[in-house]
Amino acid sequence: MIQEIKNNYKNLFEDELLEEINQVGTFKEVPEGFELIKPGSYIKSMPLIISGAIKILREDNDGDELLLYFLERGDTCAMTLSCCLGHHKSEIKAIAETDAKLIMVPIEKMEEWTTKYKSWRNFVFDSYHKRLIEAIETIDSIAFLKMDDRLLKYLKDKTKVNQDNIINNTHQEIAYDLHTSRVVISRLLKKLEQEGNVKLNRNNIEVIHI
Amino acid sequence: MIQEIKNNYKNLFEDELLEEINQVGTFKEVPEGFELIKPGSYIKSMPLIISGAIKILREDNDGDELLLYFLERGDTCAMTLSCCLGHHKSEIKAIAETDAKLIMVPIEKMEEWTTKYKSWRNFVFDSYHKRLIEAIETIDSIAFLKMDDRLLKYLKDKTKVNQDNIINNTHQEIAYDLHTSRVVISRLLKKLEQEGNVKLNRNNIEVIHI
DNA sequence: AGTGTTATGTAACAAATGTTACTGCATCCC
DNA sequence: GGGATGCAGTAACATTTGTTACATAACACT
Repeated sequence: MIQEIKNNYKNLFEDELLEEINQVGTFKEVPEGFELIKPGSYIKSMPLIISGAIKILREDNDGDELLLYFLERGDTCAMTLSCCLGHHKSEIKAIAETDAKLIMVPIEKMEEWTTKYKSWRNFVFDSYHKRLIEAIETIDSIAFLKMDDRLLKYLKDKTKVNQDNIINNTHQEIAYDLHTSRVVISRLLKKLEQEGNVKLNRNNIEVIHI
Repeated sequence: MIQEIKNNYKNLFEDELLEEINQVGTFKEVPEGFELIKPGSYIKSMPLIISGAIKILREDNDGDELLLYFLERGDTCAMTLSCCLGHHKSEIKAIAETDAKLIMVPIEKMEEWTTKYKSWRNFVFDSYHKRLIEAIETIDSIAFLKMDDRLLKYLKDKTKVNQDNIINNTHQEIAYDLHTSRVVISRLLKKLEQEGNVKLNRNNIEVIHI
């Protein structure tokens, strides 16, 4: 495992911390679609992402969903962090967007490292900063953009985290992420196709201008 | 100043830290409507709120606004924190919602205290956590609620931070905060009045069921 | 090939929100 | 008093988004 950690985190963490992570962390490989965190559950370990992407969703009381943001290599889940440190319940849902490799670190180590390693503190602060910015960008999208631009932004974000400008999702799946209806997505996708932004096929969408 | 600090932060910070804050911090009193942070500006000190309330807004490129959340006594601005620690530009705008008293702490001390005081670290982590939760609650409102419920929630939040169920704002001001138009707010307020939730007067709105 | 299932396309309509325009009413200032 | 100004009420209409219903196309399985 140590090599995986070093490849991805050696410029972030000092050797001693890398060694500790190697000793207490457990390597985990999850397939696309795997549910990593359920809303309302307590969390016993936090993930460091080695490869792949995780999507973080918000769910309301009626079970309606909304995509908050994606996590990628070198990221960690700020909500998990704050849940661990503050001993709160999870407020979000996490699903593997692609096959992913993670290192799970037990929460007991978190506070200890916060005191012990400056690089860990900075990593944690930086994660919070990034997630706050991303949450605010999500607010920007919902508040200031119309659905067609939100959709285009969503498609572009997807091509980025999947490193593939073919998106293998149904219109219904996209509708869930954007919290709207399938018909609306079909309608707008057709418009985007006519404008030359995407090419539509069954079960997949090709994004033209990335 | 030391007394003001102690009154508001003594259960959070150890005496030694309180003493440091007293030495390096500057006391600041601002009137309602005062602009504390402009978007795009660099920040040289962070505020600890002693009394009053601050509203945090997001502004898009066209100058359109949206209320993110309020800060109250014992709070600090997480965006300021992360701007200071990460040396980024401000992503938000901060306006005094009421007359407010603050202690401004120079940013150089922030990192130092992060290493030195456990209580400061916890305060910073906790601030991030709260703000992330509030940003996500704002997302909930925009994504899952219709404008009438958003408006009612807004009015209730306002009565809470102002500790007064009379709201002294014009419909236009409310429209800016919720990023909609004055006519929409007037229409919905009238509906809320008919439903018995508010009582409308000139320049002020009385919230009935808090 | 035949059948059932799923994904997509589309029309027609409903509801929510945004826009424009105009009115009346306080308040302020002279 | 009389005019200017800012705020609120409301109608009429446009646009965006949501909903229902149905048709067609692709695919999966036998």
